[in-house]
Amino acid sequence: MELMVTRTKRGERRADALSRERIVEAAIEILDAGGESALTIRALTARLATGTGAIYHHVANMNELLAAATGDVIASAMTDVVSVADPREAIRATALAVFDATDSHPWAGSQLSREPWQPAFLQIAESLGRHLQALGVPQRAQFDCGSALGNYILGVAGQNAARARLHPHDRSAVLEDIAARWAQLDPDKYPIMRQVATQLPEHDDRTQFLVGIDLILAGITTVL
Amino acid sequence: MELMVTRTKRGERRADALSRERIVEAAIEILDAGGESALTIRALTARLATGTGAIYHHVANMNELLAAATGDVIASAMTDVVSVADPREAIRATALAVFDATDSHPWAGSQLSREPWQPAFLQIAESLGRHLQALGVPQRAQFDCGSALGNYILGVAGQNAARARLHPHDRSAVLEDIAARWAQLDPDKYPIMRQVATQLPEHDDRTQFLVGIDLILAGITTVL
DNA sequence: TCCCGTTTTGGAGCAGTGCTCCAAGCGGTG
DNA sequence: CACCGCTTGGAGCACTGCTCCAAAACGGGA
Repeated sequence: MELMVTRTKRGERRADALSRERIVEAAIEILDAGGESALTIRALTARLATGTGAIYHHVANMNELLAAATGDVIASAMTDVVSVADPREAIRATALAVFDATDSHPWAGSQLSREPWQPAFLQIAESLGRHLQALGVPQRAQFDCGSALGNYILGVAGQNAARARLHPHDRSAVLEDIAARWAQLDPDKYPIMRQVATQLPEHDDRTQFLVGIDLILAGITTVL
Repeated sequence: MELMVTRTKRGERRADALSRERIVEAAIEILDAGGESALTIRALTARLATGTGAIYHHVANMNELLAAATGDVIASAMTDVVSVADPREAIRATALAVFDATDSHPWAGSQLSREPWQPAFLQIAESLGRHLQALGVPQRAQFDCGSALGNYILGVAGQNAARARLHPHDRSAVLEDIAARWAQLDPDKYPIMRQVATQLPEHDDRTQFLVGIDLILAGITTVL
């Protein structure tokens, strides 16, 4: 409270004054450009033209910074979900928002599945729970259903991150890559995976993700 | 081939001769005792009373070592799944095997969701696919259904790892911890999470996980 | 038996990481 | 003007994965 007052009173120290927001912003840019491994304190100090001490004065540690960056990305991805009225459609919209966010910011998917108790996941879970309730899921089952949806979404978010780690920029190359490996598996031990390998290159992750959501939703309707 | 012959010919170099298996074995012990962060090259050299060079002569790098350790743990967890006849029950058994493995070896859950194209996950996916086929899921839908189950399982595996990272040893403390945080959330923004917080401490992860599997299976039967 | 090429070993050292600590600078207040 | 607290930048520490190399251990051929 008082902090805000004094801060407003005294003008900017400088045009490029350091602040938590500016640091998080820079972190997101670095992460988007070079992936998780690119975000180092040194890279931050270089981009912001400052020292490590200045950064640690605004941010507790690396983990908090990653959590804040993820929170920002998820929050902005979830803004237009609230306008969806139909509960079933709202759940799909929530899931897709997370998918798209972790698809274009894979590092966020990684952080999301790594530390799910942080604000970013809270928002997702709250949205899922709210719409499950609207869907008419009984009180007792809401937790279980929300957990199923949430874990599935987190799982896919982690996969998006994993794929980006394997091939940072080429989205389709990784599928061909994995397909090639699976095609050479022992036919006796892995007949199914060899068959799946043929479908891998031409399948679309996003629609398959949505099929999974619909599968769970279909299961939920059976317990209504 | 020839390698095996010569290897069999010459006896053990020493009683405590270094080998890839012995290294992986030691790695698993370190990981189980101290979690992911405890496995360092230095810790390995100390436990095996050797140097870094010797280890890197048998193992390419840290990641490969982690993958091998995860492969071992998952493989041994999946051994008794094959005996289950009923496809629906076999899928539940596969899922539970992974859950239990990543519950007692959280680091394996982390690695599993981080690099899912490795042997460990292949085994899981193959088992799921095989039993989905036996269940009568049509060819076209097998991939989608397997993906849904797999992603859900990987998601929960990641959660098990996250929980262990938060509270390495006390399984129930983490739930009370999170519940306490969620109980203090803004009632206007997070009404559902506050209500879930009351159910959190007394819920059982394992059975909830299985409810999720059953939910997906119920959804799958609707598309049969 | 000895010798010599191959495999295996252990550790010094490098480049990089997150983070702490401190001396200096700045700006507002008395 | 002098002071004091917030802010800044960087030197330095403890740690990481990993490379490189000299030496030891080994075992087949002479």
